[in-house]
Amino acid sequence: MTSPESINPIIQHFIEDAGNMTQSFGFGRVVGQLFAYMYFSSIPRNLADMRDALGISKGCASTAVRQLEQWGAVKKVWVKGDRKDYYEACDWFGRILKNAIVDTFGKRMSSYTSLLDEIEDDLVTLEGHGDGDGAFIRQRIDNLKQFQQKTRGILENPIIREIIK
Amino acid sequence: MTSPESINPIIQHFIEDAGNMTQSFGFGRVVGQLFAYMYFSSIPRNLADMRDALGISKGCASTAVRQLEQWGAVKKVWVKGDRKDYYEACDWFGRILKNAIVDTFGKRMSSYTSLLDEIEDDLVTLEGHGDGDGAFIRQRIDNLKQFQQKTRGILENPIIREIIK
DNA sequence: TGTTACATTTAGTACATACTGAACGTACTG
DNA sequence: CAGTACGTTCAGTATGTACTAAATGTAACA
Repeated sequence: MTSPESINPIIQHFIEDAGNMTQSFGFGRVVGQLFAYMYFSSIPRNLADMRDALGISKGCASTAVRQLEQWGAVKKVWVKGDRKDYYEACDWFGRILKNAIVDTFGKRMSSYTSLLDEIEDDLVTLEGHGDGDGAFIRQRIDNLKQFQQKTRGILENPIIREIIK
Repeated sequence: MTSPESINPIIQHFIEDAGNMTQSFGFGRVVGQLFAYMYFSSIPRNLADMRDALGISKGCASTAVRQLEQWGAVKKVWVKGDRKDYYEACDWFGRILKNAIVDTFGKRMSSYTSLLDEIEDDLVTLEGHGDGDGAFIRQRIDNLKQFQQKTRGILENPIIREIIK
C-alpha cells in the first residue's frame, strides 16, 4: 500500500491536459488522465491509487485501465505479496498510437468498406432515375473507390510505420 | 427551384452511413449526411434542398455546410437568377481529409505543444519531490518530446502528402 | 427606402454517453 | 470451507452536445 501522496501540481496540470486531449478525441477523459498519471509515476499503481489520485470511481478506473491495456499503453505488473493488480505506463508511443488508431478507426471503417461494392452492384438500377444520371454517380463511386484503395493499408505502409514507431 | 424529388434508396443508404461515420468520428451526423447528399447530386443544392432531403432544420444545414466549406469539401456555386446559396461537393478527398485533420487535430494539439516546454522549465522544482524522482520524470519528458518532434509536421511529409492526395 | 427572401445566430431541448456507486463474481488466505 | 479482498458489471444519473425553431442580421429588388 502506498502512502496517500499528493501529486505535484505540474504533473497535475499534465494529467488535466491529457484528459482534455483524449476527451476531445472521443475517448473518455479518464483514459488520458490515467495514462498521464501512470506515465509520470515511477512506481506501478493499482485501482485504489488511481481512484484516490483522480477522484474517480473504482469501476471507472477499471474500465479505463483495461482500455489502456488493450492499446498497450499500460501493462500489468506483479507486486509480490500483494493481491492487487498493478499497472505501469509504456512509453512506446508509436505502438500505442497505432494500436489505438487501428482499434478505433479500423473497427469503425470496417462497417463501410463493403458499402461501395454494394452500391456498385446496384448501380444499374440508378440508370434513368430522376435524381441525377447514372454516369455521374458511377464516376463519383469510382473516385471513392480509388481513394479508398489509396488509404487502405496506410498503416502498413513501411514509411508510415517508420514514422509511427 | 428544384422539384421535391425523392432520393434513391441506395443513395439514401449511403447518406445514412456517411452520417454514422462522421458521427462516430466526433463531427456531427449531419456533416456526413450533407456531404453524401451533395456528393451524389449532379446539380448544386441550397439550404432548403438539404432541409427537405434530410429532414433537418435550416439552421443545422447552415452550420454543417459551412463546416464542409471550411474543409473544402463543398464549394459555393452561383446560380444566376437565384438569390439562394448553392453548394456542390468536391471530390478531392485527399485535400478534404487533410484539411479536416489539420483543422481538427491541429487546433486541438496546439494547446498542448507548449506544455512540454513549460513542464521542462519547471522540472527543477521536481527534484527531490516525494512523488517519483526527477531523473525518471526527465526521461519520460524526453521521450515525449522526441515523439512529439517525430509526429510534428507529419502532414507536410512529402510521402504522406503523396498518399493523402 | 421599404420590403422581401434569404442566411445566420442563439436560446432551448432532446438525446447520447461517460461516470457513479452498489451489487455481483471470483480468487486468495486462514 | 468460511471469510476477505479484490476486480468487474450494470442500472441510474449527470453532464455535454447536436439539433430545433424562432429571432436576428443582411443583401437584393421594387
